[in-house]
Amino acid sequence: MLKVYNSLTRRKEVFESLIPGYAGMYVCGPTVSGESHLGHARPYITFDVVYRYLMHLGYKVRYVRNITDAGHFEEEGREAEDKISKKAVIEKLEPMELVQKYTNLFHWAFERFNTLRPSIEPTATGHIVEQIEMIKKIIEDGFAYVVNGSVYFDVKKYNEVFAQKGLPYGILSGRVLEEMLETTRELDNQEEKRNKTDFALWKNAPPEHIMRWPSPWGEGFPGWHIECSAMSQKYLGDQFDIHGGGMDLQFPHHEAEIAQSAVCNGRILAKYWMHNNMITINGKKMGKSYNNVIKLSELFTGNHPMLDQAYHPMTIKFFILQTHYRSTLDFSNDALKAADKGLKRLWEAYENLNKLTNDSGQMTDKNNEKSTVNQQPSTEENLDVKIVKLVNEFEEFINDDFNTAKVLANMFELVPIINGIKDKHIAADTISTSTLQLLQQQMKIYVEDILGLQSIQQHNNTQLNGIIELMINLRKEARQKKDYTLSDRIRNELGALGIQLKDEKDGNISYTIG
RNA sequence: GGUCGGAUGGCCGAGUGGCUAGGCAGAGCUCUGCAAAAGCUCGUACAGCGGUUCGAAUCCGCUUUCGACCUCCA
Repeated sequence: MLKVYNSLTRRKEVFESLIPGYAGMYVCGPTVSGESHLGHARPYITFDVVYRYLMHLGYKVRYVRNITDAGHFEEEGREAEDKISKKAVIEKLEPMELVQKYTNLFHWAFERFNTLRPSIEPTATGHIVEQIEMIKKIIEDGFAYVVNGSVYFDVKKYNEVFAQKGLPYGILSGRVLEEMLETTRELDNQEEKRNKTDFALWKNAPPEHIMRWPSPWGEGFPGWHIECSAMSQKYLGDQFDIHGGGMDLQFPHHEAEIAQSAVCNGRILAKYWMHNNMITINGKKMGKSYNNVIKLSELFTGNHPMLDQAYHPMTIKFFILQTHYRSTLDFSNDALKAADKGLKRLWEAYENLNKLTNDSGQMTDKNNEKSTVNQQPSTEENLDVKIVKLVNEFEEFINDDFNTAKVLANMFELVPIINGIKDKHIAADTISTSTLQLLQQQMKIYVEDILGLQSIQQHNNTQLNGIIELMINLRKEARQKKDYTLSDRIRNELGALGIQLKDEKDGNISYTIG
């Protein structure tokens, strides 16, 4: 039974989809006015696991994640310019050219993370009509007003009406409107608003704005929150199951979405609200405003002053999955290096486990092997029971609000067992065939299908692999002749190239690249 | 200032009223021609001060401290 922490109720709740068998999920996607950084990796990896797990549970899932390609106006106005058009001028690019570039980079990065593409990836600019229609409806119902070609949402009026319907403004973030109205903080460019809590649905475009669309209120562009209301409504309906995004979006973005959609649909747009926590760096949130971001491409190449080395996308993904999504996660080189080593060890054990499948004769053939030789005295009477317990807990843990950290911890507890069987520290007949099958089957499901992990190595170069095999054979021959000078030279020089040879117990030699 | 959330061993991080989280690093050992890898063993941590309790890192209060949101932000 899947339980998710619902930000709306601040409790873990049993997940029950609105329509049995189907699940709708909307996740706030990237603003493609710049390159994605490490902080962005968190929500898309987190919700990728949610998506994968819902599918694993048999739901037919529609996963919608928008691309924000229209510049969101800085409502409070100090830098009152459309972000995207501003950057385009600097870089002398067409706005849509810029948008395309960063969209491509986004897709490139998240393919390397092995995240699945959403079912629909709608763009804000592709849904101007829907947004205008929604704004019209909100005006008609009396919850928005027009000033100088701009449209503002009347938060105070909304709250008066909808608080009685159980949807007060602040329902998600726990804010009390009266308190917010009392705040004496003064900001510029607010004179058009009736109250400082009001937010823009549509902004009149000054002449220098490149991105602009005609509307009933003049030429302009949509406000920051309306696209998500419009697009989620279009593709997921008046109400859907999960709305996800970073914690920093809870207020005001999600709060505004709720209000807009409530006016149009009469109810809260999503049943479960899931928010991932932030990635921090030196204890501070990684974010644009702090000027402390590390871009994903910089992480992949190691090309950043704060990085000791390059980190593989899978390492970063593993790093993220080792922490519960609602906890902050602090970036450091040491932490990423630890993740890198841990992942490699886990993956090697996983491959060892899969090999146990291939020559399963070894496992079933209990009688002809003297399994007493090398083994440790088995303090673990029922290794079988232990394995079954660890494996069965995968489901228990992922069901507990997607606790990938605990799933991985259990996998690490299985690693010594798997390696022990492979190296024959543990007799093969200590565990039953059915347990081995369960282990193999569930590991595959969780490692690959649900967590979406992949090998960190590229095995695709057959020429290189052929050459290495050749060197391995030469080394084997040298060792047989006890020509250790030559055998060590082969191993050392390959090692210097990043190809590590390991002499296995059975006389074979395995290797890892990188 | 308001609202909310943290403070866990050298580092990263789970977590629960009593039972070893896990990873990385470190120490010792086994295996090995030597390495590496692997396996075994080990560090007994929960910010501080009170309180509740037979028992609290886990519940309550206070203190210290860090952070998030209130402005674009994943």
